[in-house]
Amino acid sequence: MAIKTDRLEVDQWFDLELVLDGTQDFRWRAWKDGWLSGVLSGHVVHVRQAGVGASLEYRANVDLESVLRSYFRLDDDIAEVHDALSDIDDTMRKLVSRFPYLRVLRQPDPWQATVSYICSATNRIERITKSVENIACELGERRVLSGDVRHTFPTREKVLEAGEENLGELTVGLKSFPKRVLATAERIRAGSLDLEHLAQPEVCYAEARLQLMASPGVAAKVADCIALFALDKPDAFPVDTYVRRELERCYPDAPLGPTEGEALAIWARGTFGARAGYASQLLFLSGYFASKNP
DNA sequence: CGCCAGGGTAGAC
DNA sequence: GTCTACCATGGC
Repeated sequence: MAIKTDRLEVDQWFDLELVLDGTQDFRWRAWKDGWLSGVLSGHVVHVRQAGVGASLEYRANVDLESVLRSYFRLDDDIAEVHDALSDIDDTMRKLVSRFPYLRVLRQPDPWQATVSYICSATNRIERITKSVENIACELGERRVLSGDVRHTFPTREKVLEAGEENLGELTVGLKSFPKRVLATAERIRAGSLDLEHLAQPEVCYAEARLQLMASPGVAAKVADCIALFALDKPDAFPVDTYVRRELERCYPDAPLGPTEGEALAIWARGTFGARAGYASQLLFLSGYFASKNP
């Protein structure tokens, strides 16, 4: 099969390493010769970048240019995002100048994102990655690119067929993950949850969040991650342990309770507005790197 | 041994 | 609505 290789022009504020180190999508890993391997829209894709601001090289068995442009939001006016964030307050201004290369991914498969984030509860990134990859290897379809064997993420029908016991062998962490994933898959099958509909631009963040949170295993944090990274709701504001720590440090006014109430979501929207998702990612990176290199 | 990991749920007030 | 105990498990 012919391999399509191409180069995408990016703006000066694009850093592939940083974007994928933020690990919003758990399916990327290192390949050879500086290539990173991922699975996108049912295809294996290899990407690499010579340096910050350099064009993005990719190869795949099909043309993935439009998929990649959307995924990395290459067509966004990132300078405008930087300006808007910097205008919010001093904390945001500093974070933008520290992490100007950050992007919030636009993942094409909300179902994969939903399963991934359900399995993220009280778990480490390596284990979440392991769970997602196990599910793909066992239940997805095999795909090969240049000797790199990967698997697509399985449809919800495949996951439902697998059943609780099989899923229990594939996931790492809480024993309730399989139950939660299956219950959510069943809600989608029954039509109570329609991820494709929630991804439409006319569905607002608040509505998407409400619908998502009706699923077991999907509370505020998971719902916000799905909404932000896979349903194109840029005003979602995920609060994980790192973001919480940074909020306590930089925003004493933030209403942080033992559990994230509605008050926090309202506060975030008021403070960060349409850029809340970007703000959350900046705070996450700050806290995440602080814990990695103390 | 205690603490922590990109939280969520059930049950109590 | 808000707070608590509990859930699994390996690494430090």
